[in-house]
Amino acid sequence: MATLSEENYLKAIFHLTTKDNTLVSTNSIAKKMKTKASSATDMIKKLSDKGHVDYQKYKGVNLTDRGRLAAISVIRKHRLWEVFLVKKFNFSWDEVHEVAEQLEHIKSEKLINELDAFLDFPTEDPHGDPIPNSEGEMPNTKRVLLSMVNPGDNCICVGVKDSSASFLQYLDRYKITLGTQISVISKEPFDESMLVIINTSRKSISKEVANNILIKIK
Amino acid sequence: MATLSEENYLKAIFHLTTKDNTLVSTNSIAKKMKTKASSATDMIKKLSDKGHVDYQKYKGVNLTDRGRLAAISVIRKHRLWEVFLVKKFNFSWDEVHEVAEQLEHIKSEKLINELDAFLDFPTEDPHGDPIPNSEGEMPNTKRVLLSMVNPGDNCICVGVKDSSASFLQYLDRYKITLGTQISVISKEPFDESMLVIINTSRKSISKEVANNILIKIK
DNA sequence: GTCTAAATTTAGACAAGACTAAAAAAATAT
DNA sequence: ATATTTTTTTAGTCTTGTCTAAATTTAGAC
Repeated sequence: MATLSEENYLKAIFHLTTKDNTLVSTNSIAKKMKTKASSATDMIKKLSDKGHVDYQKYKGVNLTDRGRLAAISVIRKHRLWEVFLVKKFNFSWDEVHEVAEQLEHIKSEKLINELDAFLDFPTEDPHGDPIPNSEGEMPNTKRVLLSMVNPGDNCICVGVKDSSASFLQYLDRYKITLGTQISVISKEPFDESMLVIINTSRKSISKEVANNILIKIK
Repeated sequence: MATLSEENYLKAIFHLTTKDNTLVSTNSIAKKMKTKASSATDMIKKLSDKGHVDYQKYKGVNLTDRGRLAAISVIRKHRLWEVFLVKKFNFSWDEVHEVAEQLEHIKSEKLINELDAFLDFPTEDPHGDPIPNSEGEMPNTKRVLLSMVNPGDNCICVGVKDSSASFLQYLDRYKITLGTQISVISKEPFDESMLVIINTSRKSISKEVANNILIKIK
């Protein structure tokens, strides 16, 4: 059984793992965990001893199957709790993260299965990120950035790339939330800003914003 | 802000405090926390430094107002989560405790207030223990042991004294739960067992059992 | 009242997880 | 190919919470 700290490291390593499976560096782990490289090395050794990562000195780490499973289990719990907080307890997008960081470490098979059922087996969290099922499999969703969309297309917001408080608050002010319809009218060639319709009102959206909103095209 | 371990000690001290406010001994704390007396002494010093307890060497401790507030806050969270698990997630009496022990340490004002509202501001947990309100005040309930009741009285089960798994499972088999009506027909002078009516069926209950069921007299 | 037993505290050690400073390896530049 | 910089690891220290063993205080027995 992994300690709280080990779980957080596993989660960090999972998030730092790219599709091409290159080794994750000690420094990148330290940065993500907001600790020093020496602390990361210490923990990497511990995780390696427990069979959660494959470790090559001076090269970096990769999750083992065991480690990946453990990481995904924590991520599943985190995202289910986020759905719960937003849907049942009226938490806003930018309030959920801190509490979910705590709840993700609660250990109870039954609790997480009941939670999953209580929420009708959601496949995405409030930020649009996929929720792994109880086998550890990610649902495949084909999401696209709003900035990729052509004028005339009709989209639904399904998530964000940047989930900083300032961005989420911006979205609140613009009344953009999960499920919001966004129709793209035109794209300005000069600055790549977009003219869109949100809830019947016409608005302009900068390239930076369009680059951080995930949508599905209808 | 108290650490997880400090919160558990504060809770233990609270439960060991009697109405007459005699000092709580180091040994009793160690026993409740399942640690050694020396460990308890260490923690008592820490709690004393932080102003959570008044400590007299070799005599024992008492919670300060600050410490009592902190303990009650943890107990409130524990009991609200227990109600949640039983009412919403189909946990049985004997399954809730372990999970609630973890959930009680989650830190979020908003979470606990939303939870309270979600459950319609309950005043008792599934074991019949009172739930302090957000000001830290216990609702006053005048509960009595079933063994104290006179033949002819009509009672409602409102809790248990012993909340071991084996006792709770016994109650499940006897179909005694929160709110169950129990009418006392007679009391056997020899072994203090009781003849009672539960759900229209006549049953005999031993002294030991009657000594662990909390009731209100109608 | 003194002597023994029980309870409590102190001293010193350990594991987990973090840190700083220094050493070693790898990557980069010339 | 060597010198410099960056990354990573090691060594040693710190804090939290625990432990054992020894010392001290309190309580009980006579």
